[in-house]
Amino acid sequence: MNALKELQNCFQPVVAKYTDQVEAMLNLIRPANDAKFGDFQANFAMPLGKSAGKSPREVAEEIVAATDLSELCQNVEIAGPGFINLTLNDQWLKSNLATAFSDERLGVNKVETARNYIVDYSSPNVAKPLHVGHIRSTVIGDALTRILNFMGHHAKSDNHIGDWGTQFGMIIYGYRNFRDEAAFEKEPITELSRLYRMVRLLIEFHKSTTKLPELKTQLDQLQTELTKLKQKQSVAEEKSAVKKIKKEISQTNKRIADSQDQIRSAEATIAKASEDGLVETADAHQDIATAVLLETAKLHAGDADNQALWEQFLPVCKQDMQAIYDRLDVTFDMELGESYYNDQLASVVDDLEAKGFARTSDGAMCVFLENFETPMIVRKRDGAFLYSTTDLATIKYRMENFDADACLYVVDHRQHEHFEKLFEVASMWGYDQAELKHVSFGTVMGKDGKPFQTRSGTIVGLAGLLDEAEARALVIAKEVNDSLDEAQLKENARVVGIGSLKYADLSQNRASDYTFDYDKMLALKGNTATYLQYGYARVQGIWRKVDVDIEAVRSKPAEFEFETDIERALAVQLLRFEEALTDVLVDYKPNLLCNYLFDLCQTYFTFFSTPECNVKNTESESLKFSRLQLCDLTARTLKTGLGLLNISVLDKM
RNA sequence: GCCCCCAUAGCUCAGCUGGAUAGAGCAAUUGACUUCUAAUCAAUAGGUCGCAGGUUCGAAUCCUGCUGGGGGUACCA
Repeated sequence: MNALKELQNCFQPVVAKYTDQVEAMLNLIRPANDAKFGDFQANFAMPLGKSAGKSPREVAEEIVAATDLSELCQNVEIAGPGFINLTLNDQWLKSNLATAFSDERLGVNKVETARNYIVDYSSPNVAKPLHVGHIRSTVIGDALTRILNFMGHHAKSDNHIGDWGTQFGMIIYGYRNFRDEAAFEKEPITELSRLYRMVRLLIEFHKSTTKLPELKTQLDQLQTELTKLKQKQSVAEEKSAVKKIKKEISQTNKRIADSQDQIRSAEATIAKASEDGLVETADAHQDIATAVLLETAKLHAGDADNQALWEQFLPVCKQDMQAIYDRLDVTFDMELGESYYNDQLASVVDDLEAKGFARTSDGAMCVFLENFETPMIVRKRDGAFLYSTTDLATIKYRMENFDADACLYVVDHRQHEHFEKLFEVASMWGYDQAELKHVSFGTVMGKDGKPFQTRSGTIVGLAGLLDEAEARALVIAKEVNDSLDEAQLKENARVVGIGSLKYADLSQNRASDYTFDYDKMLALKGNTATYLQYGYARVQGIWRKVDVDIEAVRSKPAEFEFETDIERALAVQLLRFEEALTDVLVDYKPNLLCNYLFDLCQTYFTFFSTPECNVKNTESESLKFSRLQLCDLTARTLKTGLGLLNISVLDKM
């Protein structure tokens, strides 16, 4: 059910008489931005008036007169400069509500033309610990896949994991040199991640010790430069010169701050190494960075020993990741990591070269693109392949094996340029039929306004975050509820905690950068998953109190009555579910579904807390029945909507 | 240097394919639990939509310039 679509259909033939840009005009029918204007407003009379050389009000009147809206609308008004305000017919609302009520899909139609989608999300590097940034990709990709499938598309999720990179060189090196056999036997995950962190720290330590003097000299130079600039500023007279110097000073100040940051971070690394008692180890492993690269290269070249270790370690590392996915209840249709494409990379490069797209430059195999300064490198000077090579192989694989109409890459927006290049090369290469889309999302920032990942020091681990979410929810669950036993409280806390975490990511426009705030992410009031879950639970409370069998109500033919405006408002909102889902897929923005559900729930709570609408106290049997149906349809819409976001509901909270 | 993104209430953010008086949540203030669950509701207060121009009947939204912040920029992913 989609009232908007039906309105568009009604207006279509009439509007077509005025313009050939019918589509654009019909898009000017929108939900009314104020309830006093009705349910929808059509804004096309103003532009049409202009092109027809008539007054917009005149055009509006002509169009309204020529359009048969009698079934759909009970009130059509022309207001202001030529807005057409539309109020849906109550009978029409009631009959569509009845259809939605008796439908498992709540009246949501499937799309007319289904497409094959591959949704590429999460994509962590195994062995590196997951961090908060990974939740964002995971949760958005998961929701989009669910929504696509619900709307009738064929979407498959693929976790393109980084299982072939330098981190394995690190682990292999660590395993060979520093392993604690007993610890590995007992808890391989913990030991491998210790080895990873240790090798990484050692490499960083060496880098820091060599770079630190350079950095300090650089800082000195910058400070001298700053002093000079300040002197220049004090004697400068001409306006433009003063402005220029001012700008230079601000840039120098920025560079100084950058430089100081780097020094601090280098010093922190050195301090951490000595704290961990690793300074002597570092001395004994001077060439660890090159050694790690060597181990990686050997692995890629098919060295039997390293291959065997990789095969031994990979499942262990994946298990660590899997634990997080299990808690988030996220699954993938495919998990084809980088290693899966390893043996196809050489042929990708050969093919690009043979077709004349790629050529050698500076020793590396490159594809030069018209709109980009730098080429896309598909093979390094040392012969190794890159991320881009794997991505190209992946596109080829997906097109050939899944007949994909669209691939969505749910990845951090800092990789924007990489994807622009990738898509262009893919199109050049012959894969130009499918929509390749970078569903980018903003960086996770720390409270200091700097990107979260680059911050040295404490990175909030994902497991810890999930624990904290559940712990906070448990505290509140215990305060609020005394009728549930310990096990139920814990289960509630789990559902509420994980839900709030997911919703925090989903409810925000994905394009915006994201300031990580523990309290905000784990908030349990306001526009949160908890609010929606609570709305659902309160409907269930009604069923327990009114002593009416839910199945009996559901099996009777639905009949609705609108005794108050608020019931009608709730009805209109309920019938907008399909619109919301359609909107999500226009630009793959799950926050639009969150907005919808929040609005719906708010409308429901208003209904719920209006004494005249109290279901239990409703005397008229038919009105009570109607209200019970409204409650049930609200609950089912919330449950379905949250389900599409992969957030569960609870009967009691 | 070049390219991309962002700037909206004290805070965190919606709204951006141009539409009527710019919205939520948090925080603040007030009121509502003998009531279908107060993880809620009702209300008050809070704004030069970074600045300056332009296009338009109409601009937070589109264009130009400026300021401020972030990101990317040849062999990391």
